[in-house]
Amino acid sequence: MSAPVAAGAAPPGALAGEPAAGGPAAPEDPGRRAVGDRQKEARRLQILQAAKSVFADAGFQTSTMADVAKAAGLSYGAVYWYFPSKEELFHALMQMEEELLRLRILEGLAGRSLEDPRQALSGAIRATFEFFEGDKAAVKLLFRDSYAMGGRFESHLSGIYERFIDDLAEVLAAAQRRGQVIAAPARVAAFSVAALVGQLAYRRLSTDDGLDAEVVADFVVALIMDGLRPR
Amino acid sequence: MSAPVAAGAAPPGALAGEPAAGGPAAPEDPGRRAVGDRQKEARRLQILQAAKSVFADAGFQTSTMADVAKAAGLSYGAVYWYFPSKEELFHALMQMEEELLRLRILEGLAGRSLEDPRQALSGAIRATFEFFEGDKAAVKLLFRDSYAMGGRFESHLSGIYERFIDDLAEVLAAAQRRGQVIAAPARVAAFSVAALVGQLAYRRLSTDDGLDAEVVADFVVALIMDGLRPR
DNA sequence: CGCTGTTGACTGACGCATCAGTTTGCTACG
DNA sequence: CGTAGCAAACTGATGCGTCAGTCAACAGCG
Repeated sequence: MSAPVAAGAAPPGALAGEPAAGGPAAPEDPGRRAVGDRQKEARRLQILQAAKSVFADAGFQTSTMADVAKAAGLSYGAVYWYFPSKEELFHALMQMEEELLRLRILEGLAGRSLEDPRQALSGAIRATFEFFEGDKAAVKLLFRDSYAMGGRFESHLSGIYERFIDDLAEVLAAAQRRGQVIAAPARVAAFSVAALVGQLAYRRLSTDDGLDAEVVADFVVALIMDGLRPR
Repeated sequence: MSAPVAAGAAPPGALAGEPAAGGPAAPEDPGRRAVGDRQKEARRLQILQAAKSVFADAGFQTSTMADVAKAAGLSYGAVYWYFPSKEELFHALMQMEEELLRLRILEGLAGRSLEDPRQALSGAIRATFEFFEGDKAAVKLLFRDSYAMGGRFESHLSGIYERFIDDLAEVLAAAQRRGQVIAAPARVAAFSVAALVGQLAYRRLSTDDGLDAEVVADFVVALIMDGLRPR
């Protein structure tokens, strides 16, 4: 009756576990019917991409499922085969963005010493700016739509924030114990960093500071660590 | 719920007491007919207050004009007597908030030396936090709904921001000339302050840091001026 | 290797609720 | 009694979700 959505079971191993066997040809065929887990996953992604573009363009409330379907090159009903509702679609989209961002930040931290708060901050902040730089739609989704849907969807934004803040707060607290950072509420300080990064990224969508992502990231690190008053 | 909803729910009796001796008494009478410029202005405010509460509660898109009318204790059509459209209503509401906030900031700066960046910052930031502390609905309107309406209404948010930033940037630039503040893009720095204040105010709606407005304001000033690294 | 039955991805029109805005009617004030 | 202030029914448009079909991709069978 209802759409299958997350098809039953779906063991993690099934990701690439399918006997690739025959199909050497491209399983991706934009207009064709999706068959098999690989193609269905591809279609799911195709819809998510379309939704991302549409939602980022016009906002969640203003966009219609018809717009999403059209952008995905599918019929209206097909979208409901993969997602049970408009909200669930947005939910899934946000989850994807969350993971991508988090991955990118971890990447940016690789090889840096977490003992040095300046290095840790710099890595995380640069990675975040770079991520947003390469994906403007994500910025809009996170800082415009996610806000707008207070309550049930703010959880995404604050989910990202909170995890980011947790990590930052830990780094800062450790640095405080070592005397590298002044005594101050670590969580509030960590939130401040996250807020600065987010707001600056959002602002960069509409305002051109004439600065590239790297410079802005360095500015944030310098501001947070050294302040505006000359040393 | 389509046909005659409340057939017999005639309001006559529900309309608070009689005008109890017209005389020079208060021209404000919630249910009464507004006559004269004073009373009409009062009714306008009454609708704006209701709209503020409703919009802050559920967001602009989700709220309906019927909700606003109900909250104002008026009929649906009456709202349209005072405002030509939902958007115009929101527009007027934002304009009011803008002016109130700006007034409050000017108040906070009174008697402080603009020559001292720390004093200027402290005055403006404290005033802003206090304003938001006393008017949570304003925070939501400004930092949630205003964002969400990208384009046509972001002008309000950025209007407030830009003016605030202009002033801050000026103070900072002057301080830079005096060597009180390091060389850095003044506008970006000013925006950072505004962003921090806004985001912290918004966060305080849902998260309890256990800090009161004054402490947070001082934290922001200290962070911006001195940074996290010990001096 | 055709033929056929079955599954399930996909289509698109329709039901139904929601709401912004309009119209019409009513009543208190001057 | 004319009109300003308001009440409430009404209209039209919009958009989410549904559902009865359609048809490609496979069996399994002979």
